[in-house]
Amino acid sequence: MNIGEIARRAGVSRSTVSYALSGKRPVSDETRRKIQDVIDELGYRPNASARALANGRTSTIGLVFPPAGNHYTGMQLDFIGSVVEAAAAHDYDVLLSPSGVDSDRSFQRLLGERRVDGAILMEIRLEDDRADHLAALDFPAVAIGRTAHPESGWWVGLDHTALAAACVHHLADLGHRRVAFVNRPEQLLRAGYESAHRGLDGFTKAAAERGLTVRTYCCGDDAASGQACLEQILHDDPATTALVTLNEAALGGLYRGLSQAGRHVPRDFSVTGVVAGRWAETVTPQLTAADVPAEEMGRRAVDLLIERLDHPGAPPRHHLLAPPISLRASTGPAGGTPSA
Amino acid sequence: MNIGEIARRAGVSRSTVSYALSGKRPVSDETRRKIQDVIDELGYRPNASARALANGRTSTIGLVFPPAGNHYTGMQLDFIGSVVEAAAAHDYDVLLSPSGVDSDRSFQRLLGERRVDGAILMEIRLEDDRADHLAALDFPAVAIGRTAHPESGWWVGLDHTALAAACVHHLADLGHRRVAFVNRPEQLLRAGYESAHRGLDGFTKAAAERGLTVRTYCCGDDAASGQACLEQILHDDPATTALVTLNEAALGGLYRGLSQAGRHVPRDFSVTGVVAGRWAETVTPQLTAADVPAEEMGRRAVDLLIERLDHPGAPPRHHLLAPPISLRASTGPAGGTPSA
DNA sequence: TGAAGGAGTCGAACCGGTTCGACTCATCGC
DNA sequence: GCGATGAGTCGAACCGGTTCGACTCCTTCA
Repeated sequence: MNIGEIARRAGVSRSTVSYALSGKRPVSDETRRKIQDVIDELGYRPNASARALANGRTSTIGLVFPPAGNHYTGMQLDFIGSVVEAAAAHDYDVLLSPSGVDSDRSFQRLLGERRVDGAILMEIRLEDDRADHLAALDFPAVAIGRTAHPESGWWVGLDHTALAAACVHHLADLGHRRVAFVNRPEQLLRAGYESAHRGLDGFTKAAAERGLTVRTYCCGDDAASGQACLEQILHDDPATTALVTLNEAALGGLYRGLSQAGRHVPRDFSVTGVVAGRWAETVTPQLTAADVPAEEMGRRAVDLLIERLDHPGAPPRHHLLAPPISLRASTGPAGGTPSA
Repeated sequence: MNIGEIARRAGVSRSTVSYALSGKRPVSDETRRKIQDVIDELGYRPNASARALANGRTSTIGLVFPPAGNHYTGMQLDFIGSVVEAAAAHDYDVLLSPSGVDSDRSFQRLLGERRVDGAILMEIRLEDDRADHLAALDFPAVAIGRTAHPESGWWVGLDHTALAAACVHHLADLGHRRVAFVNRPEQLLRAGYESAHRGLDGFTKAAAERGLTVRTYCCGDDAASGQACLEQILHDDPATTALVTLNEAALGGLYRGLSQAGRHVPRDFSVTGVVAGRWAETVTPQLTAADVPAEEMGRRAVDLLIERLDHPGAPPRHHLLAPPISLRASTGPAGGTPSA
C-alpha cells in the first residue's frame, strides 16, 4: 500500500516507481507498464502527507472566510463554491479557515504549520491586519476585495464606489430626490470593511454631485433588521422615495417593511443596490441591481493565486470589476404616487 | 525553523523537544522552560505534513458537498458554516471536496491520498454509492441525511417523512382539501435524494390519510423555476388552496407566482414546508415551516465523527431530528376567498 | 576501436516530525 | 549496602514519499 510495496511487486526500486509516476526521469516502457499494472491492481495512491513533506507543497489552498458567528450571505456562499470548483480544476484542495474570534490561531494553523501553499482572503477591510501580515511574510495570497493600499497587493475586487454611484445615478435619472442608503451592519463598518466604506463613499459623492437629499443607515444582516431599518427610514423622512443597499441579507426585510408601510415597489418606492444576481431574482419584484459576479471573482482569485504560486516573485496583479446594473423590476420613475 | 533547530538551540535532543511538546513522557521543568523560550523566540510551529506522516493523523476532516454546477441553497451554506465552526472547536480543519461530475477523483484524493481522517457527507441519496463505498472501507464518516439502510450507519438526519406529514396535517386542520407538493428538481428525485423521496412519501401518505386531493411537482432550485411551477399548479387545478415545499431556493419564485396570479398569502392560499429558519423569515409573509436546524445538524455531525475517530470500532450512532412547525404568517384557514 | 553521451535504473539521503528501547542517575525500601 | 524503581534524556528507526549522484549498458561518432 506504499511505494515500497509497489516497487517490490514490480521488481524495481522505489525511486523508479517515483520517476515512473512523476515522469521526471525517463523510464522504459516495459518497466512503466509493469509498475502501472501493480498500481492498478492494488489501487495505490501516493500518500499526500509524505508527498507534501518531501517536496514542500501541499496542493492545498486556504480559504479564510468571515467569522462564523455572523450570518453568511448568499454572496459568500457563491464565493466558496466557485473557489472550490476553480481550485479543483487546478488540482488543488481547499481548506476552510474561520478567521473568527481567534483569528491568530487559525492563521497559525494555516501558515505556521504549513497546511496550505497559498491563501484566499474574503471580507477584506481597508486596514487589514491579515493582509498586512501575509504581505510581510511574502506569503502567496490573493484577496477578494482590496485594502486602502491596493497597488502593492494581489486581489480581485469590486468597484463598490462606482457601483454605488451607478445606483445613485440610475435613481437620480428616474427623478428621485430623497434617497436612503442601507449599508452592512455598523459593527462591520466600524471594523473597516471595504465594501461598506467604498460603497458608502460612492453613494455619498454621487448623491452630492446630483444634489440629492440623503440619509445613510447601517443594518443587520437579517430580514428582521431590514424591516426595522425600513421603518426607521420612513420615520426619519417619509418623503423618501428610493433606497440603495449593499445588504443582501436584509433585502427581504426591506421589502417587507415597504409592503407593510403600504409602499408599492416600484410605483411608490424604488429599490436598487449591489447584490448577487441570483438573490436579486428571488425577491418580488425582482431587484434592479449591480450583480456581484461572485462566481467570476472566485474563479479569478484562484487563477491569480495559482499564477503566483507557479511564478514566485512575479509582480502583483489584480482585477477590478464593475459590472453594469441589471435592469429588473424594482425601480421606476419618482412621483408615481406622492408619498403619504 | 524545524524541530532539530529548536533542539540545537535549547541544547537538547529532538526527541526531548517532541516530548516536551506532546507531554507523552516526563520532561524536567528546567528543560521544558528552555525549550519553550526558544520556541517562543523563533515562533516555531511543528510542520503539519511531517506530523501527519509520522502519526498517521491529519487533523483534517473532509466535507463532501454537492456538485458545484448546481446552485447552492442557503441550507447548505448553514451546514458548511456550522461544520467548520464545530470542527475548529475540536482542533480539526475542514477540507472541502466537491463530489461533482468526477466524484471518484475527489474521493480518491480524500481517501486514497489520506488527506483526511474522516468525512462528512452532504446530500445523501437513498442508495448512495459514496456512503456504501465508505462503509465498505470502514472509513470514519458521518452522513448528513440517511440512506435506505440507516441502521448500519453513522448519520444525522431530518425526519422528512414526519415533517412533510406535519405540514399536511397543519394544512388539513386549517380546512385545505386541494394541496400541491413542490419537491426538489426532478433530476435529484431520480438520483434518489433522500429528502426528496422521504418528503414526498410523507406528504403522499398523510394526504391519503386525510383524504386530500393532491398533485406533486418537481421544481428547479431557483426563483424562475418556482414561478413557473406555481403557474403550472394553478393551471392544473385552479382550486388548489395550499402547497407544501421542500425547495428553499424556489420559494421566492413560488411567492411571486402567487402574487402574479392574484392569490394573497395567506388569505387565498397557504404555503408551508421544510426550510431553514432564517430563509423562511426573508419572504413576506414569513413562512410557516418546519425549520431545518442546519446549524445543529452540522454540529452534531462533527461531534459524531470526532467520537468515531476517537473510538474506532464503536457501534454506529445517529440522530434523527424532527423539529416542530414554526407558526409564522403564510398559512391560514381555507376558503377565505373561494378560488377564481 | 575507443571515448562520449544518453537512456534507464538503483541506493542513499532527505523532508520534519514521533516513538521505542536503552541509558544514566537519584531515590527508596529492606 | 544493594537491587529495584522511576524520572529524565538520548540516539536511532520509522512514516512514505522525492531527488541527487553514481552506475551500467547501449549507441553514436571521430
